[in-house]
Amino acid sequence: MKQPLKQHLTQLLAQAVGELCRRGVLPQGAAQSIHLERTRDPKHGDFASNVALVLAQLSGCPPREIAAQLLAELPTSELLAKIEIAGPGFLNFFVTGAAYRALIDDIRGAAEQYGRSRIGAGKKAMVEFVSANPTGPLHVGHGRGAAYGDAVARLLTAVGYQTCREYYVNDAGRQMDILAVSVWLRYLECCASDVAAAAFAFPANGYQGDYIRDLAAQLHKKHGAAFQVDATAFFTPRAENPTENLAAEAIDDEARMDALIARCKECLGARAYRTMFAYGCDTLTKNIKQDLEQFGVCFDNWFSERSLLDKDAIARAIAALQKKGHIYQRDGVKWFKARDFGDEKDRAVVRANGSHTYFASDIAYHFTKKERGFDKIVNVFGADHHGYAHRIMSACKALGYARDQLRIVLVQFVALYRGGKKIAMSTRGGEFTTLRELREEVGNDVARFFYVSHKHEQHIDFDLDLAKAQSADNPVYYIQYAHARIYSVFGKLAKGEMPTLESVAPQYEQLGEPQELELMKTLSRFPEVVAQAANELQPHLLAYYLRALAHDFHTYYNAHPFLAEQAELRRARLGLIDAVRQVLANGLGMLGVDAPPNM
RNA sequence: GCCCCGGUAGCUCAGUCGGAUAGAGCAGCCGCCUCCUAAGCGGCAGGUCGGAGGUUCAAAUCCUCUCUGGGGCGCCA
Repeated sequence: MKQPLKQHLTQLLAQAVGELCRRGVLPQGAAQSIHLERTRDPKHGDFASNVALVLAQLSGCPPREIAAQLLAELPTSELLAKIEIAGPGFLNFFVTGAAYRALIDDIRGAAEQYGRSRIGAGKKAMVEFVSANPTGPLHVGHGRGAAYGDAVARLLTAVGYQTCREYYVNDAGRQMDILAVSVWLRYLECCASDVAAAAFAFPANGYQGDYIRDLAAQLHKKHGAAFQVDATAFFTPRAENPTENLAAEAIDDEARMDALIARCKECLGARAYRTMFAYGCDTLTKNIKQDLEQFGVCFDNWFSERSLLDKDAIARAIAALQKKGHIYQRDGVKWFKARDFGDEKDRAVVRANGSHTYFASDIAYHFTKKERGFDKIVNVFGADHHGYAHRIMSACKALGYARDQLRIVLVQFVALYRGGKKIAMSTRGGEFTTLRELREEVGNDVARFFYVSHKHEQHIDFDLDLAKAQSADNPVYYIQYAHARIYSVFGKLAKGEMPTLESVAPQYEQLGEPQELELMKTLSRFPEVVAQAANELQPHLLAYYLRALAHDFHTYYNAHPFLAEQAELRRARLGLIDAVRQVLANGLGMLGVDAPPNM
């Protein structure tokens, strides 16, 4: 039985429906209504289909009558003990114990391949995630995106896709200029030019975090006074341009920041500014990379926004849109006809002064994604980017993406609580909890499992005190414990006088206890869960599944001894729990969580 | 003002393109280690699925309205 149970039964049902269609009992297209699902109540068998109820409406026949005709047409299968018509017209399928028992050796034979499939075989997928601006350390919100995106990538790999993890580095644009200026101002403080500090308060909309001071200190240590300027002259407004009054409180904060950036470039010269800019950007990018690697998240590609210019991608992307007639000019500005693709308004791509907008970079970026030949593209965005999702989607439609080629997933916020109080999160304000701190407090596995066990569209509240206090009760330990317990049993076996499992092939006929059947049933669901989680980009389904599997195992553990006196029974039980061990390991692996042999 | 996501047990959350009696963990109560790891197991209790209409054989699930919490709306990034 190499084919998953559910798939097999669905095919049988499809044959029966097809036959009734041919005979004209059912309308054409009835096959679309075939659904088979796992039952909740064992009285209803293992699988149930409501197909007769749905077809009753289409054909005008009473549902139980349709069910009876389908039953008559269903091909026999040695995997089925019986099929019943129940309630208003459900078809209930009862799977034989033998079918489940055969699964054990299938799993043990397939080993780490069990649960994987070839749904995406021969296709390339890209998951773009995190993509935080390199303007500071990653915080707990980014951690969620990282854990989620990585799990999605692992799931897509599991169902056969050749998967690429990509991080889009926003290393161009105003935010990075603000970073550069922030570093530079702190650097001036390091130069002990007390005048600078005295003459000028650090701007409120600059990056406030202590890490900026660290960066500045390193920069000073490395380059000495290379970037020093006469602070008094720098901050003194020049008569010919009063808006340059950098210290004035009268002008708007953002305007002041722009002036500050301009003056900084001017005073340092393009080359020195570039060096300093790159220093901040590169260092922070490196830190982010390191953080993610320590979290177990490794990207295949770090895609630089600036590289779009080198590749001439922006010009090419705009030209491509222009050629298709999706660009028009008004007031000297080039607009993309986003409204033609479902957005609420048209969007500017090139300003009157010739500079391109941020959106133009994004179009170009998605132009390259298409160019690179990905069949399935997943963008994982923070919920705060939801306004952008429409725009990107409309641009991709215009660029000729196939329907459903791009999936944009919005991951909701993580609200952090400590001592019952919400912790504010602001990178510029410098007040936030970093991913690193979280990892150090609760550990990678707890953090990853917590993140990934929530639906992405659910806001989550993370109480740090609670997480620490309850870390021993964390569900991830419950699952890992089941895995470790199995190792422990085999360890015991190796030390004892009983023959090891490998010496004789197990026969599973004796496995008939309720806990054993339940466990086998749960094991059989694994490939379905993986496929669904991958298709729907919902790793939390797998997290819940693993919890259920661990529970079935612990129940079994408490009910029956595995190292039974009777050799035949012992081998069978050990075979079963070996299959459980395999599935736990495979599943945890797909979530990026360790499966330790002992705890 | 418009758009997105939530509101399910005291708390944190699941709930299969509508399906049979709405589930789990934590917290609470009662039991279980001469036996493979008690980070475990069994049991009890806990619900007008935010509210009101509607669609139908069937609604936590779909539609409309409404209350409520979070987020977003630029030639910023």
